[in-house]
Amino acid sequence: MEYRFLPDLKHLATLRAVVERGGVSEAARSMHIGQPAVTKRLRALDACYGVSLMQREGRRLELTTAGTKVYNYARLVLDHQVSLLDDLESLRAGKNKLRVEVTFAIGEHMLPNLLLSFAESYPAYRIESRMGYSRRIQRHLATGLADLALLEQAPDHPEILVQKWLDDELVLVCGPGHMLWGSGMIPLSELGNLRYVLRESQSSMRLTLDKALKDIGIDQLPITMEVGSTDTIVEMLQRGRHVSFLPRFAVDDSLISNTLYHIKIQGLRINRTLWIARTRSNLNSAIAEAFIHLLRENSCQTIQ
Amino acid sequence: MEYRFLPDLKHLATLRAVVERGGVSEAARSMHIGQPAVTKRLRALDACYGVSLMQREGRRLELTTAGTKVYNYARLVLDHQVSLLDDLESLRAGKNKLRVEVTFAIGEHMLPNLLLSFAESYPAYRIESRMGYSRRIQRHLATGLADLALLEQAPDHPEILVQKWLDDELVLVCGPGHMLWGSGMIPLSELGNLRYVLRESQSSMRLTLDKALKDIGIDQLPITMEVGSTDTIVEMLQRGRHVSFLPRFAVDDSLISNTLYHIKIQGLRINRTLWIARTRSNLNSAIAEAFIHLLRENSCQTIQ
DNA sequence: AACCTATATTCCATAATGGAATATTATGAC
DNA sequence: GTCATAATATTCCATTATGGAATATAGGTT
Repeated sequence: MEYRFLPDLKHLATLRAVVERGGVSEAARSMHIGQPAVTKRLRALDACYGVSLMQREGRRLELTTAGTKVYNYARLVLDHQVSLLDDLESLRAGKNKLRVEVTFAIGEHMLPNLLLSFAESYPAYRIESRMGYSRRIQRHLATGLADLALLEQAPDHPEILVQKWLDDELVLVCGPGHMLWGSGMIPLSELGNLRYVLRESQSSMRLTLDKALKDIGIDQLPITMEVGSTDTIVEMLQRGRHVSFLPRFAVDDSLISNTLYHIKIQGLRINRTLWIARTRSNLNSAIAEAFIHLLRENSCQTIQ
Repeated sequence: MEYRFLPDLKHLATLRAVVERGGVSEAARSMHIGQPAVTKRLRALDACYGVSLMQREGRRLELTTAGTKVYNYARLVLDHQVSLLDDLESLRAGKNKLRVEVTFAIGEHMLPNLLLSFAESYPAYRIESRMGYSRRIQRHLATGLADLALLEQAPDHPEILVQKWLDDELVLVCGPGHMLWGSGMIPLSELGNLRYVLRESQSSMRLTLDKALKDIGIDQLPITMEVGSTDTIVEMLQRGRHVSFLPRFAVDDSLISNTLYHIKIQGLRINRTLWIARTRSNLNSAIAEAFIHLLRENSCQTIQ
């Protein structure tokens, strides 16, 4: 438990101010201290780390390579201090919240149970949830408007980090009134002869489906309707004569209760993964960790 | 640029010591200061954050909820301080290294070019690379024996964070002496009639292949040989009469130079994603960020 | 060279810190 | 309940650290 020469946070804050304000005098002014104090703090940091952190370039000071590393550390420490104060304030005010964004299908079928479980286990925390299309959710994550997301596709954005949550599958289903109810495995060639109700083309589900179909040479299914809710599609199937590809998690209840039938296709199986996504700023959030813990614990119950 | 009441790092270190040593007197002893100084530092932290961080439970002190948050912050700050000192020491000693572990196929076909590019762009940095099976690599990441990994499957480990790197595909290929050289699309039923040389069953590639085949009802291909190197398999195909499933990135050169032929299969296309993986401790590593930046920049050149 | 801008250093008053000594609180044994 | 022990809290004072007015040094422009 020995830390050699711990820096003073005021000194790190001063380094940051000099860098970001552009000079010693400007930093002094903005921090309401004198210029000599600024210089001394910088020199004290140099001594603390045993290396020069800034060097004179003309009249101005510029970061050395070592100085850049210490500056990055300073930012980390000071930004987290601000976050910590926010956290403590939320705790004091009795609110500790997490802004969660999920795709529509996840929002309809899985989020309610998750939120109920979470509220039971962590009554002090609060979740603000929202549904949206994947691309928009990614943007919100990257711009700090959301803290954590549940996605049906792995985001490809340098600022978003993901963990695998669940395996899932897109399955072809129909209702009791359809001629394929109770049928055996159908050939791929039969796919073009069915009437489809599908989610909108910009939904994650459709993106995955369209790609899987294209991979096996099918460019376009005969789509009767595009509907924005998997629940609505399920009801339409149960009453009509259409088929649809839907996420397994969205139809499991109906399959179990025999209100929908899973039509198996020879030569086609569309698997995918569901993801937990967030940005670096939420890696130290206790409430995010608690929610993720619950997500992982509830994996079996949610999909059985 | 206002930070209200910045804590003293010595005070945070003291809080950590009290928590981890189990008491005020033990912390004092391990830090080589007196007990009153420990108490005072804790009281100073309380004042700094305006909330009680520890409370007396019997003879002992225990963290409050607010105290837990500050303790987590203390760990973050102090651990990063230690990392920073290591970083600065490496910089001083002229070494700044990154331990990278990759799967065998990636190691054979992509790593050399990546390492060369990296060495050119960042001569001050050094990469220590190693090849292994996915599971072992994950273990090394999680235990701190590796800093960053390139994987053919998304790891499912709570401590490992991933970013998507590249899309890839497993393709069926043969050499000039095979009867299927130059053929059109073959049906799935033909797959059982070929003689295969494949990677070992524990390789990521095989795991992906075996799963994809199982999904379409094929439990077992007639495998003549299992070989531990994709380069070796490529050479055997070019001289013999076997076929193999191989990653696209491993056979692209041979396809372009017409020394291998891509046999297309009706109803089967095996896509997958390649991943960059690391743990939290490497999220602030400049060299890791530099390497990832290069990985992302080299995406097109590597797979064309 | 003269002048202006920007950082560095010196000297001194003030503020902050650590510890010896003492006080307070909590627990366990009898 | 009493007493002894363990653990933390507080007081007083000597020592150390910090900030700023004043001054010195360095760099750039005219």
